[in-house]
Amino acid sequence: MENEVKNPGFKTLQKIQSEVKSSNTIALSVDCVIFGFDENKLKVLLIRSDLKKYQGKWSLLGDLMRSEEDLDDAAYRILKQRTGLNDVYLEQVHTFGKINRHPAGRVITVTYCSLINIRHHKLNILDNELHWHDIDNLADLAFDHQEIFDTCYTRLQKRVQEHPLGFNLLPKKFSLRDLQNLYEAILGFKMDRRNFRKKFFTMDFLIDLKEIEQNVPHRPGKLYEFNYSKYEKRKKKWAGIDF
Amino acid sequence: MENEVKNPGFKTLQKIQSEVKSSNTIALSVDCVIFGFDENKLKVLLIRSDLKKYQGKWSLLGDLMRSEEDLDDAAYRILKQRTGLNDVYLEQVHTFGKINRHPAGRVITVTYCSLINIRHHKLNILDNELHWHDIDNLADLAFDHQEIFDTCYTRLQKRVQEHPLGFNLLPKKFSLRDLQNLYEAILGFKMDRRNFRKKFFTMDFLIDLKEIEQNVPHRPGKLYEFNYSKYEKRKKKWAGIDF
DNA sequence: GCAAAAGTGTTGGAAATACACCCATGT
DNA sequence: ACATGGGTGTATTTCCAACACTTTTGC
Repeated sequence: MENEVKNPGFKTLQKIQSEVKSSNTIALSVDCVIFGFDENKLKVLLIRSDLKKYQGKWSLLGDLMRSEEDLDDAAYRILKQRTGLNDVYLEQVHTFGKINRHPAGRVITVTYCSLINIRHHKLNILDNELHWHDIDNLADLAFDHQEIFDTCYTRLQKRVQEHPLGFNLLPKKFSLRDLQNLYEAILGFKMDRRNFRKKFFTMDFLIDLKEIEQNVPHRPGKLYEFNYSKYEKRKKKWAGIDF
Repeated sequence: MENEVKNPGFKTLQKIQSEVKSSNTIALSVDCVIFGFDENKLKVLLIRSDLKKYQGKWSLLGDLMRSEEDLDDAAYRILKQRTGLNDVYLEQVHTFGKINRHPAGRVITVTYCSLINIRHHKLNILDNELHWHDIDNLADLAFDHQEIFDTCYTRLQKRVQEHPLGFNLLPKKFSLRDLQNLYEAILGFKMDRRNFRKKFFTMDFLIDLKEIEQNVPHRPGKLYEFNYSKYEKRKKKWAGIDF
């Protein structure tokens, strides 16, 4: 914004301030689509709606924004409140602003996608209304949260192919089978094991930890770590026109 | 949002409504990064800032949101006001919400990227403070509009490789040279002419209009049209993991 | 006939795919 | 020993990048 349609003269700050104030009939919220990965399934963290109208339904984790915090900080705050985690992967996805999306009035919501390792925050869930849902088993979410989820999930499917986001969902040490299971869960189809391995070995971003899995009822796989610093150094290449 | 941190009971609509109202100290605006293509250069439409603090600087086209309109509609309204055009390509890109991004107070802005054919709206520009700027010649934009522009431009560079957006910047009938010039302008480097043609002919989305350019001082090129319906029918393929 | 850009094919290398066998471990 | 999944290699195909000459038009 910052401009009115037809106005040859300059505006004073005071003028703008009064416009800003008088336009102030829209509330802003932040909603987080928090993904996790457990038992080879992709999960999303939901909370029971605290709104009577949506009694019994599940909703995304969110809150109204505070006027004195940065937008991104609001998203971090929500994550911290709910999961107790700092330093999680968090990315803004889309802003939803249909007029009637919220029954309490005009609320526009900025949505973020977050990826966390379920094992790292088990504790915070047990006693409240939070629950990890299978992503293929969502039903009847509150508000427009199904649409928001769908948007974030589609974005995740795309992003995970182009950037090494997925490792945020795995423990620091993982086997190649773990990694493939993750990709298959996110993308929704099976891949050839040999070609999958070849792909990642050719990329050369995995550090062989010289350790193997424990307590598996078959030949144990080797464990790896993702080499972020190597990845960061490599310049992105030109991908090519393709549609 | 839609939830408070710790609250076992349900909220009434009235409770939520009062929260929404009391949180109402953030204003919302929409800013549009409007791209055009002329003389083989990528351009962005800017307006002189009407804020004294930014006197002489250029800014993106935007306005405060109205509480009774959909978010997307607000973006369309701004485009319509400024260019007189309906039916333009418009896509939400990102929401910017740093605390001090606007001198008049807390204003969060949702930004949209728009692509228009410059020839179609020449009329609306002449008499006011609008101007098409070369994208490699921007200097000293108002507010955080440089950052917003950069974000939208980067997004455009990526999107144009994966989707047929670019045609929105060209006239309905265009030559392959026009198309290549457009891609080179957006992506910022030269491509091999033969491979470029091969690429688009192989995609098979161009309709040969059996017409040729007029009034060119050399052999005229054939004119084409983009076949949107054919494109829509073709299912997107799996792109592959690549980072 | 000359300048300027259109139009066209081939080839070599890289990457993706499809596919089958042996190996290490737990039971 | 056997069941389970780990680990590996090769042939085929597809896609991309590099590259040069002929054709058509305006002047």
